[in-house]
Amino acid sequence: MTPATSMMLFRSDLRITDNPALFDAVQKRIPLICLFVWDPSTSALEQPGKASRWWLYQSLRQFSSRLQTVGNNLVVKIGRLSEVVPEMIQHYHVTHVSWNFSYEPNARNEENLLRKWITQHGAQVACFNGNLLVDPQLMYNQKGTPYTIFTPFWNRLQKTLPGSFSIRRLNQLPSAPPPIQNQNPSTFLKALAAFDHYAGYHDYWKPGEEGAQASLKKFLPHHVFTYRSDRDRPDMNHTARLSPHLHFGEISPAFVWKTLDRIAKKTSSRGKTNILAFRRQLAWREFATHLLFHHPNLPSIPLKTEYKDFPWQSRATLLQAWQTRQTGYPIIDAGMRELLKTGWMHNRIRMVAASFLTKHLLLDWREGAKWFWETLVDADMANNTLGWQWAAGCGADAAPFFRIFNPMLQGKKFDPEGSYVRRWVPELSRLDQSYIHQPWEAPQSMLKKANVVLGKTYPFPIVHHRQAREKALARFQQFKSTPTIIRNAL
DNA sequence: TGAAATGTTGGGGCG
DNA sequence: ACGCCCCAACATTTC
Repeated sequence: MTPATSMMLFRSDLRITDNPALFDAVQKRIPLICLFVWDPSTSALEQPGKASRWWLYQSLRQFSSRLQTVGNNLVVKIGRLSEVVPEMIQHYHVTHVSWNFSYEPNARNEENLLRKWITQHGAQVACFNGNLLVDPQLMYNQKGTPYTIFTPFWNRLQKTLPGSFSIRRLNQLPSAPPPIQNQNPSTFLKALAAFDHYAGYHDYWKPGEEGAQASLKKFLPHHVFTYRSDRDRPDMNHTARLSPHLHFGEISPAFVWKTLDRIAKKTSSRGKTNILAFRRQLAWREFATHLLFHHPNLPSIPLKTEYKDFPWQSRATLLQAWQTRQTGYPIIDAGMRELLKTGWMHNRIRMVAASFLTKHLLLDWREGAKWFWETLVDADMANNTLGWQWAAGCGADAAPFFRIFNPMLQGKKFDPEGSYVRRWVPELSRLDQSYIHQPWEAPQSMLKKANVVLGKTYPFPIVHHRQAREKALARFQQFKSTPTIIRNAL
């Protein structure tokens, strides 16, 4: 009879350090199968976009060789989790399965089905929270309901978190059962090679656990101490750039938090304030995931349900202009260009671009979310949904609808010299900084000197800022003053 | 994790 | 010396 085997099911936790489920699986001290399942049948909404599939493929390759250095092999299978895993369990006589919870709705359903199957078939299951600072089921407000406002959530989180997490490291894993040991790992990965559509991301990213640690190390010694103000500056490169690493679980938020503890001990109060500002961002990620956990429909239905009937426009040409960086507003086009080229966009510009899509263009926030989902290497259902609903004014703790970003002012404030625009919209690179965020207002002579021909080398604005703003406000007013009953009858 | 409109204040120029 | 206006700077309100 085959000897008993344990299984570690990797989900969004492609790391060895501080991986509670893996630590648990290793404790069994029996042969260990490390499995990753790619489920192409998952609902369209949860199917990763192009950019994140690129990342996933790279990350799995890295992880595969990393597992080999600690004495195991990564097995990659394609199919439904609740079908593939039972087959493996029976085939290899698996007696114990561990994984870290997912929080996306479809992934959760699959995990629940699987868990039921395993217990029914007499094997053990152990699930852990490995991807959040606090399990969503352990954080409720005084009324006993989930938080929907960030600030109280944040206050509570700071009080709840223990001063230190215990970070578990592993140097050696039990080996895989012989039939797996003897297979070439690349045969497992070959199935995923279709995702390897190189798009130039390699210049900007190093997927995998090692890359994640490197990003953190680069950020911590200095940029964290100016984070509070610099984080809003797209022209600087002072953010941590951890988002894709965190999304795929190449580094755990607990590890980051704990590392910050160490640094915070030896710094001034100003340093501590900056560290707190960074932690606050981790808390937004946490908040988003908790919300999605409690509201699985969130990607399609706004948290402020009254907005579900808001009359968004459907204008393909406007959407396309936004997607292809042809809005005529340099700060937005720069952001959209950064997104296409690197698979990432600075958060401040994400907000400006999202505000522009939902308010200036009056397009459905779900259209914007869909595009980000496809093009971001850090595309994360919870974060993406929260961000877009926030911008559209229909989400948790959202900006009120009438809060409309002025692209010129945002540019002036956060890209004062225009170097971000110059970097990503080279057509404008020779334009004086006084007009770089509003080229249509520049005198002819200056445009000529900068080699800019509006409407030719760079588009005119697709909408007039003031008019678009007023139109959005009017539409919102009208929406608010029309009773639901009448809206439904229309 | 706004912006614009509107209101208030205070200093300086100037008759 | 005084009142008046201008306007920048700041505060408040409104969308």
